[in-house]
Amino acid sequence: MGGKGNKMKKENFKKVEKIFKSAGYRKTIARKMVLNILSRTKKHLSTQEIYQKIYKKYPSVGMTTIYRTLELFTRLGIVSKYDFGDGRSRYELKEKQEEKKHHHHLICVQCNKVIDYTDFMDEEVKMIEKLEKAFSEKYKFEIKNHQIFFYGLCEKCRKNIEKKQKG
Amino acid sequence: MGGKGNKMKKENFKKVEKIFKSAGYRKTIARKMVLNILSRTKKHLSTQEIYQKIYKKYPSVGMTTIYRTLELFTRLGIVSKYDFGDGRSRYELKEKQEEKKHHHHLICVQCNKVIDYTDFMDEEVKMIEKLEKAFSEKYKFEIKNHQIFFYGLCEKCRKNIEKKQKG
DNA sequence: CTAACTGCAAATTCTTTGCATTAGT
DNA sequence: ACTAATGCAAAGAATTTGCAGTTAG
Repeated sequence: MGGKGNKMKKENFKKVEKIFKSAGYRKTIARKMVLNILSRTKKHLSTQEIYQKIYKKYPSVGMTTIYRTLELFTRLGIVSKYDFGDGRSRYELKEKQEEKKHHHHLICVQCNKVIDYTDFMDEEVKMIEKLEKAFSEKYKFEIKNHQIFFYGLCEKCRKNIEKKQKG
Repeated sequence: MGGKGNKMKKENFKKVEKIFKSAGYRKTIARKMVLNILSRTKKHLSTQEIYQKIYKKYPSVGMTTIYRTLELFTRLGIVSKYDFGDGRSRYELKEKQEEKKHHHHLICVQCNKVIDYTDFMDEEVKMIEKLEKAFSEKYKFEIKNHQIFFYGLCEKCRKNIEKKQKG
């Protein structure tokens, strides 16, 4: 309850409430919980992970509801859906994604660990902006968002492999 | 049979044969077909798509074999496995990926169309190289490969949406 | 009240696995 | 011949759907 200093902004909670009210969506426990959980983490959570966190407090909430809630939130633009290639979707509050602005990941091809990289260099930002402009002109493509994935070996896995090769 | 000018290089076919021989893998119809199909396309093919193409010539080759072949090729570093978030894996010859060097995609969030972008700017290459170096130092992460995904709306979908909003 | 929401179980879709049979080398 | 490779059917895992019961507004 203490807050890690990265909860969702109040104004954004209000925005969500507004969307809900105007479209006739109801504020339910499951939806509030999903919102809260996503708002308290920096990670990209899978449906399972969200389910398990909710289960601790409200064991009656089912997997299906989580799926449906996340689908709704994605459709309403409240969360972003990701696929890191490990067979399950992951979700993050769009607000956080936008705060980061640049959304980059280091993905270990061995253990699937994802390092979320949020620092960025000025140069890089400018570069990306330039690219986006060039793309939208060349391909008539309206860019909303981007992600950069770096695939490789994390320290642990690299060392493991080195060990094996020597042994 | 005329060739679209982008078949796999002969030297690389030989490389594959070498890998096969030295490790005791057998050269089978399914494997040859998968290699050929991937070598003749610029696209990232799904297991289904590859299966269907093979089916025309060799209807006896089953889905399972395609999966196993692609798994083997991925393990041997002959193909790269992708996940664009549409629920199925896609594959591309690593050779092609490396030729492109920078592997970028424009993905339409509406219709899932993927535009594969191969041109690139010098500046961008330098930027990415710089980033990779910074990452590997900061996160002790050995980077093998990267992808940039731009998410947005393709021309068609953008126009559709505009139409709907007016109507 | 009453329509939105939910849980459950069944259905779908992609992918993997066990096992008897087939086929490269 | 020897064993890798395959096809089939069944198993698994993530996600979706149909439907009757529940609940927020």
